Amino acid sequence: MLNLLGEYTCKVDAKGRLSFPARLRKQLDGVLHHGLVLNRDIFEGCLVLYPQPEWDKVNAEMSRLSRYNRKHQLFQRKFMKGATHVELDGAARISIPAALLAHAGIDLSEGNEVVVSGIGEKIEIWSKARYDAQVLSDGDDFDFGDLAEEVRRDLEPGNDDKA
Amino acid sequence: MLNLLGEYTCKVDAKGRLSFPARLRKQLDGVLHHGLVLNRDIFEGCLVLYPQPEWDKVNAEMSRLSRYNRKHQLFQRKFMKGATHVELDGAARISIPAALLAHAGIDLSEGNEVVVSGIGEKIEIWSKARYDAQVLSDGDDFDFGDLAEEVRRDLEPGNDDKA
DNA sequence: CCAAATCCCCCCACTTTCCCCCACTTTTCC
DNA sequence: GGAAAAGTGGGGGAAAGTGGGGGGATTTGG
Repeated sequence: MLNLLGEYTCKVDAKGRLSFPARLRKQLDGVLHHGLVLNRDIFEGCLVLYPQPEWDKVNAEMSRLSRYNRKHQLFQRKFMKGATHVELDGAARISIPAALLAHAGIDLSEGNEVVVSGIGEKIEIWSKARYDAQVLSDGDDFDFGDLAEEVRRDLEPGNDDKA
Repeated sequence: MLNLLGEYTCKVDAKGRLSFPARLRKQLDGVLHHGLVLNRDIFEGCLVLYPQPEWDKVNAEMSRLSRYNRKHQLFQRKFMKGATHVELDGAARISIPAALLAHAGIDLSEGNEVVVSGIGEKIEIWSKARYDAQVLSDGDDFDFGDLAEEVRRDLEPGNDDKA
């Protein structure tokens, strides 16, 4: 079971290349040669990086959608849009397509600081500004206890449908 | 079952390294070689250190969360943010990433006194200033008796949800 | 169809950070 | 009181991060 950990700040250079933190690379030792898949996050303005085997699972779930259900097709189209296979170059960097950079609010003309964060079986990529604002600082109306309580209810025995 | 005990004050050196109290190390004898996981505390401005096996349990629960549920993703992100695998160096120290030091209010330029406290199956790390202010001294409106009473109700038989 | 320009990828070199090792001080236990 | 272990601090070297340049392939326009 993949258990990616760690929060790293790095820079995206003027060509849209992101050097992949060495610690994360080591955690991906066995699967990295299969490459990675970079995609937009569904809910937030950040990017998600799946090891290829993990993406295969996502893909398998997608294939359960109905070809004849409009909403299913719409969802699939929205979800897959922009998903890109990426690999590390000789200096252990991935290059991020301009459209995905835009989605994450990463502007190449500026400081371009980026947070790369291992979350279990995937990796999230945030612009530093957004990460600080949305992830690190809890908004006034945010209560982790409440959130935990809601999630716990979903996970109660007999309620373990993963969708 | 792990049952860590003890409160120790130590220093963080100028490089962000915390030497791990020998007493605690002995209590972790069997599991230490698996490493540790260091994370921000959810509720307080301190850090939490889990033995790797303990973290694995947390991770197993996380893997039951749904990729397509916004609250699940939010919960996972808020909880995992900054979690990092750490190991002891040759001198039995862990090095704490700068971002986590900041969260705990530990400033490397000063005295850097830190409280390391074993709490059952995890270890908390506080800056000494905060520990004195928040843990040792009960605020004016704080009544430990009331708190105990509330917690007791949660622990009553048939009420054994851990969240 | 050929030529020219642009984009992309790969390689190279420099800078910086981090990790490991070593040496010294302090404390604890015998 | 002495020895051994724990705690503290610093320095050097290897590896990771960063940035720029060149060459090949593809595409576009003449």
